[in-house]
Amino acid sequence: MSQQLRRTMPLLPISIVMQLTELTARQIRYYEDHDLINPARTDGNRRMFSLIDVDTLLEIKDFLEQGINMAGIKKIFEMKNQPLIAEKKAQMTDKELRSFLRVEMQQAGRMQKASLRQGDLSRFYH
DNA sequence: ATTCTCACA
DNA sequence: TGTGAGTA
Repeated sequence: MSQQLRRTMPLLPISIVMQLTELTARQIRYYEDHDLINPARTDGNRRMFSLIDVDTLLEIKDFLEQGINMAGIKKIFEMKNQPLIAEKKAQMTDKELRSFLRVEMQQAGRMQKASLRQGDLSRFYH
């Protein structure tokens, strides 16, 4: 069985995830409503979380503790699934890629301090 | 015993 | 986000 499959396999009930993340059930469900996580549903409509879900929740918790609001977190996850970046990287030469990655990290660092707090990432994804 | 949805003295 | 109600 592949590792990817293991990580996406729905195994944990919300009670366990609560202890693992120290988030309330209310919060966990709230983040699901906002499409930050996608727990599988089982038998009687109960949520089953994968290791990736737990990972994501821990990231969310981290951002939250750093003062980033839901709007900002949403945008962070949105750009995370932006195929544009992947395509762009594929076309770039190694040299260009290194340069791009360096700038990307610098901006990410700055944004986390200011822009993100206001939920403003507009200048990052144009 | 647990989790779910819905709603707000 | 908390929390209680009424279920499944």
